[in-house]
Amino acid sequence: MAPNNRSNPLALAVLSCLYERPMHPYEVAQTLRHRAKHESIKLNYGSLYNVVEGLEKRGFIRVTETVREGRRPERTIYEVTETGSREFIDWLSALITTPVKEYLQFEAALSLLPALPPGEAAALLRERINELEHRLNFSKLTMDNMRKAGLPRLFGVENEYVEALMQAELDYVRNLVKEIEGGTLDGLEMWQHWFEGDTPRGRPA
Amino acid sequence: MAPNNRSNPLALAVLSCLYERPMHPYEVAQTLRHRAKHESIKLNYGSLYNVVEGLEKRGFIRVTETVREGRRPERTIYEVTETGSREFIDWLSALITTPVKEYLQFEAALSLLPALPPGEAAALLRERINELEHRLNFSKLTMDNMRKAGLPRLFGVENEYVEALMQAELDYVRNLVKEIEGGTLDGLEMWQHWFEGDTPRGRPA
DNA sequence: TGACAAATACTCCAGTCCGAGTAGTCTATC
DNA sequence: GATAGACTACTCGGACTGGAGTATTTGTCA
Repeated sequence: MAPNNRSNPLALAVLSCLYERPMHPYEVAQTLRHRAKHESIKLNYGSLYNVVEGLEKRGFIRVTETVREGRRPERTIYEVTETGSREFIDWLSALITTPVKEYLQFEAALSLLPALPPGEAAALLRERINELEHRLNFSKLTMDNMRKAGLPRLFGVENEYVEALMQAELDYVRNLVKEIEGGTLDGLEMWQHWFEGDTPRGRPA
Repeated sequence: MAPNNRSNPLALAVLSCLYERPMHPYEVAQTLRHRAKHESIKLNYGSLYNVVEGLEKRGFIRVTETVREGRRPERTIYEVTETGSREFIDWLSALITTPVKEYLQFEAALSLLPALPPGEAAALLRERINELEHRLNFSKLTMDNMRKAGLPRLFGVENEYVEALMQAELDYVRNLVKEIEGGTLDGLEMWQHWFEGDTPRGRPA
């Protein structure tokens, strides 16, 4: 019923809020939203209360008080414990020092790309290029606005990082399309042959 | 009990195998492993049989026969249906054309970076740089070996993509460290002040 | 030839995640 | 003063994941 390990980064975000001051879970969610952290860390209520329960069970946070105003639902206020503070710093440090393998959807798609005929694959990749260009532009505009609103770059490093990855993806896909359409991709002939003469199935790997 | 949507890419991989020829689930797993697809698509048995059940329930695959050799467990052989084939192509196409937002662990970590003192953050980032360099080198060596073994580049596009992302991350982190240590990162002074005079907590955002 | 690891082909289920739902309150508007 | 809409603060159940466990067979090495 509650996460026992470091699998869900939402728990890290919760710790980071309580590390500043005691809060009730809903306030944690508001805080994360206001700081736009929910764009870097998946946040939904089911997981939130789950994660809080797990942190309490492991002794990283504890209840300070439960207050009720009028006939609203109770608010349970939590604070971080000593071991919780250490866990927060240790976990965060580990995430920074050690890259973890992420299973990206596009990576999966690329690994199955040969199932489509080369021409079609190239066409679909072109669509992605378009999408990526739009999103990159939008992201850059958003960052500009944040800067103009006085938010220092320090608070946007996660977005800069994501932008860097998007740019790299864009470059890679552009080049891949060029290689498919230009005929310079090693293996392309074999790929084309599978789809000649109505034999779209049963190819080997 | 069974996935009903396109959330788990393992289902896509299963479809891709059955699209070639009928198999039993365990053989699907073997096939994916032999083709090293399990490095791009998370594969474990619990999910596999779950996903197969879900695909069957939704009419994308159907049982052709169940055979038993000796007193080994039964093997249930599946084939893809007509709608299953369409689902495979549609899903794969959608993954290629439309980027999906992925919640990366390092993205989460970066968004919480200001919780650490700047000097320490830089030191941790340096460690990451080291790790990334090693992994990139290792990946490149592996790719070279595959090339030498006669596998055309076409079957390594997913790895090329991941390498491109790793390289971009490496470049970004290198630059970030330089900006922290060189003092050119906007917001750095504020960041430093939080950690002067024993006030590691209670900063605003 | 006997023993022991590895492979075969799953099964099971505890833990985890998710998003719709709920029930009350506050604000604005006509 | 009635209705609508947004916000507060959570709950719940069902879907999904992951990894250990099971029972048989095959390889292999002394």
